[in-house]
Amino acid sequence: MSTLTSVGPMIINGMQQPGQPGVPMMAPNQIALSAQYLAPNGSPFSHHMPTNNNNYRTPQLAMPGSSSAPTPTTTTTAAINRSQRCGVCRGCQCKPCGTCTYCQDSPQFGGPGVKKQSCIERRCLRVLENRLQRDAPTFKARVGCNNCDDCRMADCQVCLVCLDKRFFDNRYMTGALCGKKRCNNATSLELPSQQHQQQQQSQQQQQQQQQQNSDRQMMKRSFDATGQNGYDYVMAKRRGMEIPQPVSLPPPPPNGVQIGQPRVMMQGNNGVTLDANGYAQPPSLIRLIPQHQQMQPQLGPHMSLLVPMSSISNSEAQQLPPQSQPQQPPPQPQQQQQQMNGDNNGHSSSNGQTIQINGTNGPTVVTIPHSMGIQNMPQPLPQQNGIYPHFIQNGMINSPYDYQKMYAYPKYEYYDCDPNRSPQDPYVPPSYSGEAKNEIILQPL
DNA sequence: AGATCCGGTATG
DNA sequence: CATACCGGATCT
Repeated sequence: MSTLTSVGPMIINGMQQPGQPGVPMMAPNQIALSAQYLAPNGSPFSHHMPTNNNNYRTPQLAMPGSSSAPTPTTTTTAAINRSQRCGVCRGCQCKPCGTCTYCQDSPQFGGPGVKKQSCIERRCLRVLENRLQRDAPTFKARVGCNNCDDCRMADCQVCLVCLDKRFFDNRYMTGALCGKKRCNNATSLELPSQQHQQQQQSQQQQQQQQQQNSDRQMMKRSFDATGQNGYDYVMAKRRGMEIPQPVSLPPPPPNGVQIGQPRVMMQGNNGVTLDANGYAQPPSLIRLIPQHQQMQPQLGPHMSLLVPMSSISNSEAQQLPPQSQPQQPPPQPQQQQQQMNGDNNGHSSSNGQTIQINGTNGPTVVTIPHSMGIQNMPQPLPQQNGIYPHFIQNGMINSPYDYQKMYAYPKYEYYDCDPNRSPQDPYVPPSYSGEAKNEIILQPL
């Protein structure tokens, strides 16, 4: 168990290297690693903030439970505790700064590779959360008197307590005093045990799941019955608003879209896109790759590209063939190249992609089969509204970083039912606090 | 095999 | 206690 007076054991400062007395090992601007999460704007590193317009591949994207998460081969404590990078927070999306101690140490920048730590810009918030979950129950939390100079000081914004407060709504260290404050009248604070916390979390997750399932069923029922956007219906009901009147809409898309099938999407009347099962998709995730940007086909089997309905003109839509059979089996890898070269079970077009649209005035049904040649993701694809194009693979929305072996969040877990989500929002798992949602930017002090 | 880097531990 | 070091997991 690591000490909890700092975020972790990885601190950088001016400590000298053993055996090299008098030789400063650190640049003067190097900071406590934990400070990266909370530094003010305008730092010399801020220009590295996630442009995402780089070719740096985010390594170690697999999460426990994801299909690509390998099983540890040993049962060491380190192996059990080791967290995986989420791949979606802005730390993960940063490229290495090249200037911090760890970058300088890294072979990537010609270093010896002895420190073996990630760039201070690239710290993952999921890792932080894991650390909080693991370490908070043993943290020697204190409650300040709120009356002394120490207590009146601003929080350090660096310690674990402050990080918890900032990014996780004080979830793991509720009531704890900033770890840097030395209040003499502080009293110890009993944090919930890990077991208790896990129980609470489990309960919360269960409740959330039940709520989501209920909402989805309601959305689905609403849509099936009235044709109106079930998402609107649920949100309005939840907020005690007047239920919108049913509007005349084309029939809902077919049910039974299976994993690996082309996805069927619908545009709702509030801009929220529903799939055939009534699940909401934020419109910002949907993006068309212009034909001129499409290069070599790279989509693997069972992969589809999300495109914006708004980018498809009526004339384009009318030229497209009618809706395909949603039960069409996914292409085998060896069939894929042929399909990418133009044929798609008779639904070929001159550019080899097939898009089906059901109606152009109301909700639009669009199917993007695997054969649509994304044709090599441009290097990288340009952002649109701050969002990178994502892919669907095996029922998951996938990061654009690695579209062959992609890191993926379950689609519904992270993209459902967030009416306040702006297209500019980064992809932030919902466990992160709303306040921090737009601030998950790692900046040095 | 090499790169990345988490988390435990040694060290001053 | 702060921090440097490094085993080893997990990627390409």
